[in-house]
Amino acid sequence: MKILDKKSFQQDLLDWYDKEKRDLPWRRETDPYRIWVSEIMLQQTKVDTVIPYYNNFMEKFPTLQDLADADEDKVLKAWEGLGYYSRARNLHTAVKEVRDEYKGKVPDTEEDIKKLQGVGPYTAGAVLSIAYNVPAPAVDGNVMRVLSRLFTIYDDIGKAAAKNKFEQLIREIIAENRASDFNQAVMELGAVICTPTSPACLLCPVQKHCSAKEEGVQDLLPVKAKKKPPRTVHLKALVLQDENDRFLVEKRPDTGLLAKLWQFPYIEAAEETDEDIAAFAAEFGAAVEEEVNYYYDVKHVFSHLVWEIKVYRAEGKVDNIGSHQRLLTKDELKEFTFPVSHQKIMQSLEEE
DNA sequence: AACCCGGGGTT
DNA sequence: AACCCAGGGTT
Repeated sequence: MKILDKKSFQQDLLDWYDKEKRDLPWRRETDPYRIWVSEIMLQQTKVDTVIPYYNNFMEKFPTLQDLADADEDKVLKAWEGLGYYSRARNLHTAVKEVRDEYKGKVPDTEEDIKKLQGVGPYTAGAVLSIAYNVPAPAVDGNVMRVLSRLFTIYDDIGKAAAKNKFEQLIREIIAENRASDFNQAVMELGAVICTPTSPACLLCPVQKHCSAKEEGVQDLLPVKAKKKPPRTVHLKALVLQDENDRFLVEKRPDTGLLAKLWQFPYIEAAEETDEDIAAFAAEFGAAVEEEVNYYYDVKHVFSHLVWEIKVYRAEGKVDNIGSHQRLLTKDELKEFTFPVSHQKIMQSLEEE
């Protein structure tokens, strides 16, 4: 392995970052709350996807106080389509904690900030370094990829032990007085140069420091165990329209998949027959039983799950709905938060 | 340590 | 179709 010339590496990396860094909305901010929101949104999510959500979120919740005081449903609505909705619920919980227990000031110590809901090792380090210039490691997938190549580390980056090793490495090589820029520079490098496939080594500002490039093994790193393929679940969803052109929807449970989001009612059933969905529709009102018609299919791929949804339409009088269910007009549907899979179902209503 | 939890982009 | 993810919580 190459021995890293730390000072030279830091200078090459930071010089490149100073010159080439992308102009991103949260890089124009110093408010720790805003840095925090951006880091939560950026978990498992690309910059280009996050930007419009971030801008909209800041318009709706400009300060920590605004977010803390907001209704959870409004927060979820601002997160609609971004995925991993526990991020939004945890952020909301944590922001209220900061309002009530820290006088509205985002904690600036590792000990306190890690206590906040949804703030793990990565986000703690990211907020501390970027907002407060604290030399704490912020190790995400990008950083692990860059370091695994820089030092030819063949550990499986999916393992917890590997992450600890990378955090320790960052503590050794971080530019103490420029922690914010250093951490962002490593992530930026991973995002635009040291990419997962076909890294742009010829454009890399720290190529001369890189062990993987010297040995020609950059395409073999990082090492990562393959994930299991997602399992498929067959659903039949019911778009039930009452005599006042309102649609039956329901709120999902408080925990688990897509918690607290709204959806069209569905049953889990793979059979080709329509009897089960007709019986399901009949539960909501005697008048709808004979009008259940197969409409079309929606397929939605999650990271760990595939939904194959057969969508059925029915009309009639709806007089037996539960407390978690509502009848909403087309306009009212827009105010509620739906997972993308059910937005696809809703979209078809516009194409009539 | 293994599993759960979304969604979109790239190749 | 297979691959990639700017992670954290729960069990």
